[in-house]
Amino acid sequence: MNSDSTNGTLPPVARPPLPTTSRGTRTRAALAAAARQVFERDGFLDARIVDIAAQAGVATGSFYTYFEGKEEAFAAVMAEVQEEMLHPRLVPLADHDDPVAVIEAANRAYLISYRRNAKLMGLMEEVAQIDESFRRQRLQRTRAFAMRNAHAIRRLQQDGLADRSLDAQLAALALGAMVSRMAYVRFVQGYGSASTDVLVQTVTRLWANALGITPKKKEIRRDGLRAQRSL
Amino acid sequence: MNSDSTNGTLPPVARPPLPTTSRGTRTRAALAAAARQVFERDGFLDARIVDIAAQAGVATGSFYTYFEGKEEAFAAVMAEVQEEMLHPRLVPLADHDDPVAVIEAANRAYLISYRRNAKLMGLMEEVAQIDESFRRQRLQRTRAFAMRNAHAIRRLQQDGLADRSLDAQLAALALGAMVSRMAYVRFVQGYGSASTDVLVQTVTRLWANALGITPKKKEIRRDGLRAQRSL
Amino acid sequence: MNSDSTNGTLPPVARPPLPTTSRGTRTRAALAAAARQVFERDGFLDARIVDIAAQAGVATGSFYTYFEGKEEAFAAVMAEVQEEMLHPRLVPLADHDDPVAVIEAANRAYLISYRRNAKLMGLMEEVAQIDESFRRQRLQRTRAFAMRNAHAIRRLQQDGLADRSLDAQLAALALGAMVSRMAYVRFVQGYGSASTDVLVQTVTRLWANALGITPKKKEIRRDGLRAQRSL
Amino acid sequence: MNSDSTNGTLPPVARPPLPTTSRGTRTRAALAAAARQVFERDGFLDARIVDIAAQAGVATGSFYTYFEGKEEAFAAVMAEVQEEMLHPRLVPLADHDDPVAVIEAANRAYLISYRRNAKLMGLMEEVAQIDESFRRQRLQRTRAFAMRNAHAIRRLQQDGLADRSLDAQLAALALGAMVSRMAYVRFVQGYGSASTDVLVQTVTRLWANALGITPKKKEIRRDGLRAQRSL
DNA sequence: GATGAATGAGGATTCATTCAT
DNA sequence: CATGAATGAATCCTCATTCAT
Repeated sequence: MNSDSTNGTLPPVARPPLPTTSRGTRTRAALAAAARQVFERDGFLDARIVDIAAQAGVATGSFYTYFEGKEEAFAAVMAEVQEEMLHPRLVPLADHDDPVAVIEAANRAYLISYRRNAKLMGLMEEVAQIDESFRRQRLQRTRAFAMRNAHAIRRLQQDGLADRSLDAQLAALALGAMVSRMAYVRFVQGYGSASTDVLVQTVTRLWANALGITPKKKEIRRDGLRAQRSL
Repeated sequence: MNSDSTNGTLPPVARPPLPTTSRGTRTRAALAAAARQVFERDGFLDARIVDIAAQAGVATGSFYTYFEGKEEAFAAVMAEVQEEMLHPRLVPLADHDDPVAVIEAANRAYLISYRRNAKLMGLMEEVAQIDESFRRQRLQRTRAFAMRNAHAIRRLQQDGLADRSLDAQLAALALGAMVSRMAYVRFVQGYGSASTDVLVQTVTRLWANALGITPKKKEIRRDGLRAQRSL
Repeated sequence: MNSDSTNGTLPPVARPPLPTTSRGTRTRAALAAAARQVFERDGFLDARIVDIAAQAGVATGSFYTYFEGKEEAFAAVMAEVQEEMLHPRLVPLADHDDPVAVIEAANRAYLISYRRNAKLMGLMEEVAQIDESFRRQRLQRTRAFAMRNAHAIRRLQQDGLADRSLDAQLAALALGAMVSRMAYVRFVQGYGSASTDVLVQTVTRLWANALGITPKKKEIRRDGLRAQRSL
Repeated sequence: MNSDSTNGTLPPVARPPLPTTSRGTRTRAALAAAARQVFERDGFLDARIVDIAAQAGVATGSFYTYFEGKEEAFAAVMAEVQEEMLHPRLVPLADHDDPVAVIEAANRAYLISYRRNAKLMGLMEEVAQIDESFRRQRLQRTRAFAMRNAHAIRRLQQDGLADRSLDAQLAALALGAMVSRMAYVRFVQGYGSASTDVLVQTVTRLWANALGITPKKKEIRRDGLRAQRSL
């Protein structure tokens, strides 16, 4: 339902074949974990292979037994994160008949995941600026999200529930951008102090309003959001 | 009316004092122009001082007569861009009585400026990922924009023209993020093929809808949203 | 018994950990030896890391595997020298009962060591002028020497063998300065043509006279001045 | 009577002809004064021509109107100092019949001058390590001093007033070294806290003792020095 | 598989000195 | 004489990647 920072297919991970022995598996896992720590601590550019290896308690050379290079290690780390973001721990079961509830559930899941992996989501932005392949990857993800959401929007429009004058594709893109950017500003940049709940409610309301969603059900939800001096 | 990529005060530019002689002024200008070209061509990280100097037709050392280093040169270039974005060539004169028209004018001005300086706006993102001081600067800009828009939104709410259940600050932040991120995705990443016009119309409609702006009441309001020197 | 150019603790040497493998040990040794040669040939300021590496037959970068920088390499070289000066090859066994003989033995040992390492002793002076940490180090050495000699002088005074009107600390400092500076002038600056023997005899006589040492009393004293592992 | 840090002929100063106009004279003086300040503040290596010029309130280029380069400016500054050290303000009139009094007067004059110009005397050491020509110059000064003192010592020996077994040249060199090095250690390195008086008395007594001077006059001066825990 | 030493390309920066105005 | 901008050589250091043990 939202945007551009974690979905899509990651590029070929782990060109060096996955380890066969159990020792190998352990070492690779140690390296991946170490990489995550070092990346989170130092950022992508400043992360050094030596440090990752040291952190993993193995020799520098061993790093290359499992990864082609820094990019690939990063890809591996991001693959984990993505896994997590694609399978939210709490699948919020929304009432499928209430579009707003669906939107809210999606936004909540997204923002919670984002917050949990904020460091790495920020890193993804950093890396995308630097590395062509990650840039492409992010673009694909953006596209995938946009298309999925565009589809949903189009359906709402056909059902007469959403503003028909909107370009579904663009609207999907824009609203996705809104949510993902808010997540970035709040959780990566640390801007403001709004709680995740308030964030979810605000973006959901904006999203619903923006699409001009007119609730099927007559009960008007006008109270989810309380005015706050948030952020 | 939108977001986070060009306002705010730039960091101390040109620590080496501005040149006094006309020759100096000329050289500095040549270096600044050269820097802009090289940055746009190579990006920030890959830009080399030698190249900038060569492009300006001066010796390497001369670069340091006018700039402390790459960062400062970049800041100088961005200051120019900012100047340009603060003074849009076409000041869209909007009907002050029509909030939507005002929003549209601001969005149009912003997107047009953004498109014109797309390369550098993208660079700003790159640099912000790398350089702490630029990051801070971007954050300040975000805040400034958000506050200005929040003010306008609050006024609309008071006048009963906008959804009162929205947190004005957060809404301002989110909508600004939406527009600036769209500009980034479209003009920097080159995503999609939407024309600027369609872009403007879409984000404006989304923005207006999101706030629940009810354009009706005939009573003339002169202040709901003021045309901003928006960038 | 003399002065200020080689004792005291050298600053933290070899921050990069000492190599574990034998290849590493070999390389480090080669670099240290090369550093010594280059320093002796070019002086500290003009010594270039590339030259040291080349001389050692390794790549430039390898230098940094073992040393933080030029200063540290120099410290390592000086540590060797110091080692050598602390363990004179010919331990001059002096008659402990004859204070003058003890002084002479110490002076001889010192001057011989100094002569053997003249180049580096001179370098130490050069570096002390340039590098704060080496300056501090030299000062500590001066202090250590002065205190040791002051102690010996005080004992002679108590035994009625030396001029009691002298401030032992100052006298120790001055006489040490005399010897070390003579060594510098003769062996580093190459002033004059006096043989080491003549030098030893002269400074010893001056030293003894200066303290007003009266060599007579037959009573055996075992401790007036102990032969020092003098440097 | 002492040593190696300020006498001798300085190398050709001010190759660019001395200024003729009064404006020129003023500028040159300003530059010389500025040079002294900057040298004292930053040391020789770290002193920058730009700074000297700025301090003098003139353009960089003007520096070269009066000096060939940094070395020459330094030489000019040192020439002033030398002037001062050669013509002590208080010429201590010593009883020429009392050798010890003569020695003491000379030492006092030297140490007082040294203390007053400590910064620059230290600089002279720094520069001598760096610049061949200053090194030669210092050597000449050492030689001149040594010869003068050797002459005096020889005379005392002939008069049966000093230890005849001493090599006059070497003794002169050594004692001079002792005094000048003490001055360096105390006033440049700031070692210890001995007053100039105590210093004078100690080195004088050491000097006299070292030469085995036997007072003509029967009155024994045994009290000039009081035992102190000095330095 | 693991080790860790060796490699070496590449760019920023300083500042004494010159010379056109 | 004064000005001050222009010059450009010259060295340090990092760190991803390889490969002999």
